[in-house]
Amino acid sequence: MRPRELDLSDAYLAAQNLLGWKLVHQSPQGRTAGYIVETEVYTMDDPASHAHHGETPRNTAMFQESGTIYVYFTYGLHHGVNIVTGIKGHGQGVLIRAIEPVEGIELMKMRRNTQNNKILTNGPGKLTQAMGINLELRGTDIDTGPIFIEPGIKPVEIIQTTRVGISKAQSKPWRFYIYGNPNVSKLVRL
DNA sequence: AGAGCGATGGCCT
DNA sequence: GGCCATCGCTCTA
Repeated sequence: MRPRELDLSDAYLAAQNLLGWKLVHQSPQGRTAGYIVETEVYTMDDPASHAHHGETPRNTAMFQESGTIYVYFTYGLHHGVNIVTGIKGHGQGVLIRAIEPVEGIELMKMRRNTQNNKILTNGPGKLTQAMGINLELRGTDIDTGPIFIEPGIKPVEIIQTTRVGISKAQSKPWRFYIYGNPNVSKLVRL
């Protein structure tokens, strides 16, 4: 499901627009969902983006139509999930860095092997583990696939700041989060 | 609170 | 061969 008001035409706008929407994964083990509270922009011009050097077998999903799900695997054990933006060929997307758990919290705890709600989904690798998102879901679409978007909450205040965990273009203010939300991974401000 | 570091595997400057 | 859009544990405070 893609709500009509969800604007995925441009990564910078979408990264802000996506905050507060509910990210859902309907998996065989059950449904998990949470409000998106932290995002990052990645475009082709950006040296830190997986799309920067053009299309490869790893990143083809990023070059599909907006609403495509791009999942990557890194550090030998973690996954990250993006929602592709722009038009086919643009190679841009929004990394979902944190959510506020809303549905399927017991399933999330089991997958994360913890009882601590504070550390369930406050990071890109944590939320994909909690929601059961892996490479099999790479290339699926929010209009037809098991990962989709539903209406959520309206953010009161959005903070724009620098991204996390990159070695290039570190000064670019291409991260957004909902002010005051306890699930945000890193609270640096500019 | 924060620095340091090992784990672990897909993919390519 | 070497690099990661990370995490959790351990050590110093």
